[in-house]
Amino acid sequence: MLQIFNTRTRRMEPFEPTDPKAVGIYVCGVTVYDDCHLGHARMLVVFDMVVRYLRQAGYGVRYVRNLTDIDDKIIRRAIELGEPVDRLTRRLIDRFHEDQKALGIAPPDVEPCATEHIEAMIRLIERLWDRGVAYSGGNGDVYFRVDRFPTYGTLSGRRLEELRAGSRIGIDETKADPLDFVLWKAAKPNEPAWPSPWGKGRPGWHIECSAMSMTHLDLPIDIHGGGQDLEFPHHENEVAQSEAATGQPFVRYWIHNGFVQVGQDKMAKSQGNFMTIREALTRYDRETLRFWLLASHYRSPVTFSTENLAQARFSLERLYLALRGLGESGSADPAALAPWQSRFAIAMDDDFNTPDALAVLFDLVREINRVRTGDLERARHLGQGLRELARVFGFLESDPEAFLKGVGGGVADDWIEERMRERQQAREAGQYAEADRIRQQLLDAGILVEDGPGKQARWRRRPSILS
RNA sequence: GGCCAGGUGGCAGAGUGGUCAUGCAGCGGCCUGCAAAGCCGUCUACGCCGGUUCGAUCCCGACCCUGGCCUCCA
Repeated sequence: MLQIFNTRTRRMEPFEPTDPKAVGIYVCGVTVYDDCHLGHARMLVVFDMVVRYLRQAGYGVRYVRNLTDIDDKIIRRAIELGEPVDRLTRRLIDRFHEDQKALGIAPPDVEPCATEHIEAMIRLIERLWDRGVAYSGGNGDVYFRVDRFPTYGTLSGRRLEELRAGSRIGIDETKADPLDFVLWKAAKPNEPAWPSPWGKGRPGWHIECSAMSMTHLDLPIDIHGGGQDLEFPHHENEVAQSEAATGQPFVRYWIHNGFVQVGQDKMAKSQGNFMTIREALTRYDRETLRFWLLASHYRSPVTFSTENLAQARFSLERLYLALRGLGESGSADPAALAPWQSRFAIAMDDDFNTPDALAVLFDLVREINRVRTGDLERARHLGQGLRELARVFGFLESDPEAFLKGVGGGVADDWIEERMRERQQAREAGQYAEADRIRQQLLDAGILVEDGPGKQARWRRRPSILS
């Protein structure tokens, strides 16, 4: 039985979707004003894992993840670049899709854009207006009246008085309450704008997710997710708007992933300590990145450092080394795999405990290595089982030999093969000093030589990512 | 200042009221022409102070420290 830590209750709860054959999951995607960085990658990988696991566990899943393609930062960026907003966003969405693919993220079932749901947002705001929870500020903006929603603050565990006590919210003359938030922004000159009952303008940030999630999923939505930084105010406001407008519960399980940190700090655009996904992919293969991100529990912080990425790579190599030589053919023998399958499921059912599930994979590796000399068939079956279990994480999808040899980087394969032949000849002639010299020569070039049983010798690249 | 999360061995990172996490690194052994890989064994832990308990890293309380949110943010 899957247990999920629900942010709203801050407790573990058994996952009981409204309809197991149609689990709705909505995740707040990215705002396309620049290339995505590793913080976004974590959100993508974590929810990719969640969706894969739900599906593997037998649920039918409808995965919706939005794109925010209109907001202040986008407009600012467009002005900076002297590029029309729609061209900028289209370009960045394309790049985002490239990143997604490069990371091996399965695309969501629906990927709604804010600008294609303006009508739904306006209708939602109208309902709020009719219920007296929306009002017009003097400047043409429309606000949500926070004190008309009694349970405001429940999701993030805050109370209005506490929030008001904080002095960081600027006083805005046009708002009835400093905590009221924008539903509709009046257009300024030269900004993208849509007609509405309150004049030309554009939606506030929070309303778009309410409108898009309700358009594509039934209420209450089973799972709504996003980064921890969206907990407040974004998700809090989504709840307020949605429930005030519909009178129904909005979301049953809230899931928030932790941050990517650099040293002690959160990786963030504004901090300037970020690395884009595409830059990371020039330095690390995608499975290493995924391993790194999934080696910590999704709610814990994960630190970006060359050491941690190197560890991820080495750990992954151990998995691939076990798979090497087992071949691709054959399917897993369910009976043989059962003990590990079972432990794996227990770990994943415990709020997607990926580190614990990974430990099961490594225990399985030990078993494969133990039996492979005596019972190759069993090793094959277990190897196939290892691949199947790892599918939830999106790794072990490469050919082991190809993964271990690595791509490019340093010396060319032809040169290596030539050295290997020379060394082989030396070995066969009993010239071990020469063979060792060549081995060292290769090692200096970052190539590790491994003599197998008989004459077979193999090589692989030691990743230089420690440096 | 308010609210939330967390402090585990050399590093990363799970977990549990009283035998093992797991990976990398280290050490010993087996294997190997030598290595590598692998297998077997093994060392380094649970921020601090009290309390509950036969027994606490795990429960309770205080304290110290770190991070996050409270403004755009995955």
